[in-house]
Amino acid sequence: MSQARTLNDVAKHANVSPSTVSRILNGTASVSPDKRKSVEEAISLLGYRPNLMAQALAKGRSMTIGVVTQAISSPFYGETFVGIEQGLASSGYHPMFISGHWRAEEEREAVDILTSRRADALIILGGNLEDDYLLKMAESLPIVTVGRTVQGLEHQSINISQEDGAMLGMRHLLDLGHRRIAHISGPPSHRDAIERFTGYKNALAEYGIAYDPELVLEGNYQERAGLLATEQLLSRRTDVTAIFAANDQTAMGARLAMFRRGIRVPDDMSLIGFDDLFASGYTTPPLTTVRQPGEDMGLAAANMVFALLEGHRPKPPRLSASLIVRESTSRLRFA
Amino acid sequence: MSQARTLNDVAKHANVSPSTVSRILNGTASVSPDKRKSVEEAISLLGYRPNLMAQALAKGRSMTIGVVTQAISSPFYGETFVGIEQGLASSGYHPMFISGHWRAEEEREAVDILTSRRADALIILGGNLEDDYLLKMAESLPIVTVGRTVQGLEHQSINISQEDGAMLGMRHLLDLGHRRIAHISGPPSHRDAIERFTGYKNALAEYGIAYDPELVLEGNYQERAGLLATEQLLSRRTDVTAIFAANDQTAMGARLAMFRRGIRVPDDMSLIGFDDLFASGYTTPPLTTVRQPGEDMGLAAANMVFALLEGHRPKPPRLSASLIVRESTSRLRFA
DNA sequence: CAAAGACTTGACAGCGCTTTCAAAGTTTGT
DNA sequence: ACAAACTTTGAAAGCGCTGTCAAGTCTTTG
Repeated sequence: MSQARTLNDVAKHANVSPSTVSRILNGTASVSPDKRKSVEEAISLLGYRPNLMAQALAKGRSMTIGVVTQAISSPFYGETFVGIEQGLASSGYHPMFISGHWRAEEEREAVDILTSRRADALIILGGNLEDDYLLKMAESLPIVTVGRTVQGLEHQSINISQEDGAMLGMRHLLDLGHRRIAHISGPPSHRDAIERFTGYKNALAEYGIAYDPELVLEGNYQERAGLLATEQLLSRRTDVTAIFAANDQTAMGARLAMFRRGIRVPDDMSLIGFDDLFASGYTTPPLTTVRQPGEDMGLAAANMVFALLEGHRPKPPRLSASLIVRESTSRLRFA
Repeated sequence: MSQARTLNDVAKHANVSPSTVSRILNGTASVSPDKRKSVEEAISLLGYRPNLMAQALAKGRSMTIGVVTQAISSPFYGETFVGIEQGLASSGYHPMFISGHWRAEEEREAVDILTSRRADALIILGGNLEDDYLLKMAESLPIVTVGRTVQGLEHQSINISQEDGAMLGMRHLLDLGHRRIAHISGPPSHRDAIERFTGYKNALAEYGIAYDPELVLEGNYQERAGLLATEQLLSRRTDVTAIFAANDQTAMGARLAMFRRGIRVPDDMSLIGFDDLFASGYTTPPLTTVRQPGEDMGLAAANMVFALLEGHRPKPPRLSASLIVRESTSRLRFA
């Protein structure tokens, strides 16, 4: 293991003081052309790369943005990661992802790790961290939350209205003539899931349809739960003509349950999801869904972090859900 | 922004020297119970968290494992991320992911970033980095490659035979009676893709079937390319009875193309993928595929990193692809 | 009971880099 | 030609922590 070269090595090689090398590296002050040249030569000769740890210590900035996520492999957050990555690109800052698995305790641990590593700012993706905790945290560190709005931190939160999104999807179904619409919810502990559920109920009310608790089944945002819930639903009710799934993954599970029973989509039953995962455009049939602009949200989060870092007050962009009509929904046919 | 407390603050509060605090933190030496107690009190009172940057500088270990990946949102690598995360869990080490997007230049940049941050080891997931480069890198840093084997670094590479995997899938199709089997390849620049293609040809040869170049279309591991390639294929040949897609995403695209043309899967045509993404178990119909144990590979990579870090010579586990038969393939029916 | 260990503890010198501060060298103005 | 005003440069302190070294205490042992 060859030792990494240090700034001092470079200084010696170039016959200048360490300060000068540092100045050239950071452009902190002007330096005579000849010294600059010899320093640059020494740098490439030695293959010198500044030690970011040392820089972090000296400058008090680690150049890393901590990202508390829920699951590193989540298809939905994946898009947000891309946005964050892009937003941070060539800024010198780099993201560090730690997963919290939707457990407040693990998320707190993730925050601890990130603060130990002296992340310059935090981006919190969803999760179950208490508002108070985040609020306190925000006093000592720039924090941006994505997918949730923290009371008192509104201008550092980027979020879309899940309720509005759900209503968009429901109105689509309703306008298509569906009346017996089932809902497979997300985990009851997720505020998004609750909001989507609320949107479901609101839309029903808007169209003057009585809410029937038997039509809502609990899921957990995973495919398997969507499958199970749908099986249960189908064995209990035969009058349902459409399902509004809490997210695309749930919809995929529901789709499989229908496939198993020979129920055609959308001929026999309409299906709509939420999120618009990339894969949803390639299901059979392609899934109608409510799109959440995950990548844009990530990008916006990165930009807000920069604003915060520079002491500005960021202005969260107005992002919103949109309906993506594909082929899993169709007008109700009076059989 | 309240200043973070330092080890010195703790020392003063507890009326001991910084060394003592350090010793307690690291368990480096025994300390009298009363001092330990007062230090611990001071720590929790002040909410002290060690500064990992400072520790890194002093110890010369950053406790971070650099992971050069290709796309942070890739469904296949996602599973590997989970494995890495798990493998590293509670070891004090944390992964830092940087994406290279399959471009050698970007990957080299990723490596630079990671070495600047003094990552203690690197895990390279796939990619197009030259073997020489990796070999040179490996002289100064523990490196584990996943999804590719580097000449001279075999014991630090974890990989499965893509060729064998492809043959597994092909034999399945062949045993089902299929003879006109098309292949939609991955990007010709990926060695995995090439190996899978080779497996395709080998299997054909094994069954004494002439290789027909017209049956192989170029894809790029993305859904869209699978869709396009399949459309092209179907408009050109009507005798194909099965498609072996280079990966599940390609298979999804192919599936959609068939759906568009009213081709039933598997009744009219069999379809098989590669990777076994989580979502593949929920497609319509569920996809038969060749499973790559992504998570296990990630886990193994983490363990190999530990071995390397401790100066041991790691023994790469023997992992291999396996056939997952679901419902997208069926015996050829003589129409 | 003195000498030798065995523990516990604090001072201090780094780790590699940044950032005053002040000295030395240059340029400008009159 | 000389003071005033810059510009370029190096010395040195310090970021927060670790680890060596030596001093100080306390036990143990012949």
